[in-house]
Amino acid sequence: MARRSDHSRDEIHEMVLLAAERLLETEGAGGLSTRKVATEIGYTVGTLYLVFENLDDLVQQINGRTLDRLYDTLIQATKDCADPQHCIEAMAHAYIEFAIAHRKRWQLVFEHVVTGDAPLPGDYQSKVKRMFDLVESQLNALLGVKASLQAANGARALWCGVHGVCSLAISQKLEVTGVKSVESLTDTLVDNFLRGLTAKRK
Amino acid sequence: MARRSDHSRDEIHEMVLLAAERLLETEGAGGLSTRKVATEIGYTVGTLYLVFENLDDLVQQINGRTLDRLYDTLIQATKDCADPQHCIEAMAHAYIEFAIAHRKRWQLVFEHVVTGDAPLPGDYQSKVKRMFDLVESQLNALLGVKASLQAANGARALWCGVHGVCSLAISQKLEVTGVKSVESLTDTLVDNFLRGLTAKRK
DNA sequence: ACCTGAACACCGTTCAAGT
DNA sequence: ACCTGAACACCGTTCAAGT
Repeated sequence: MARRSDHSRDEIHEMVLLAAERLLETEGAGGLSTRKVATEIGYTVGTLYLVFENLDDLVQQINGRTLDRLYDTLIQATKDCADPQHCIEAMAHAYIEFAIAHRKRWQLVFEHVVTGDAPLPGDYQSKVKRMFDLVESQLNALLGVKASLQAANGARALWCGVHGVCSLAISQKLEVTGVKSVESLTDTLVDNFLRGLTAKRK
Repeated sequence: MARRSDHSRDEIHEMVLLAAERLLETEGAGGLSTRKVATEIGYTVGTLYLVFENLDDLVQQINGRTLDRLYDTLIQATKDCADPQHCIEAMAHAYIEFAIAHRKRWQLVFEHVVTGDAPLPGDYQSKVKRMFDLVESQLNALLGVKASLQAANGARALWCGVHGVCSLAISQKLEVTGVKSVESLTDTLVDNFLRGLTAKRK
């Protein structure tokens, strides 16, 4: 059945990504394999290697898409809020909601082990940076223009914190510690941090 | 070569754990396999299943040991500090130092996917809780006895935050965002959070 | 040129059989 | 009783061979 040319290279590329994402959603990261994906799209394993470098490359591209979706979600969250403080709270909640709704996709992004030799691709890096910039611009609005350096560091520290809440909530290591709700925990972190940050300026 | 009885069950148990930890340290989580561990200790794969339920069980026990070490490190960090604020800062730095020094071990604890059917074993849960309690008692000292509920939530929120800094630092997704140093980032998070928390009480 | 499918070197897990 | 080792059902990756 060689030389089929039923699909273009780009079509196969997209078919693989869609099938892989479906597999990820249903079976989790452990169930994601080149052989299953190949079967799912009706091609042989070898074909995947014409379109992707290897499984790592495929995972990286799925993660790129996940970061795009996450970014869109955060943008949406800032649309319905008045002041910077509420915008940041809304983004934090949106971040955690997204992670819970797309648990396995989100886990794949952050569980993915970076192999020492090859750094993350450039567009992947910019996708991460873009997210931090979103928080930074809100902090800038909150603190005023003169404190831009503080906003830059603050945005990173705060967003790392939100990520930590999210990370422990998803890994189910939080329930044990008697947390009432992830939402209130997030608010505790964000509100106290912001109060501390604004108090500093006086 | 059957029926050797060179080692007791407990001895084999410990040999497996040590060999697995060595493999983890050198090759990372990906290089950890039952077959390699078996070869390393001079037994066949089947023998591992006399002592461990499966690979997941083995990983869980390694993680339990890692949490023990982490706890000891945090306890040590509180020995050389005067007031609660400095104790918390010291613990946060110790947490991150530990994660960087034992990168692969630490990653295995938090990347390990919890399979939905079986919850974490009880002693594993208590190991996690113990850590949060350590932070909580410092916050209690800082806030006074009347604010114990605030301390409980605050400890969880703050430690999730520290965990987030650690998590993103280890996964090398932070360097991209222009953070000067992980230490100063941690201080930014902890100091602003604590300032916000104490300001609230006035 | 496009795709196959067999091969290679790995996995986790089980369990009849050997001593 | 203790341990083996072969078997089963999986992996990722490569590449000569077929159309």
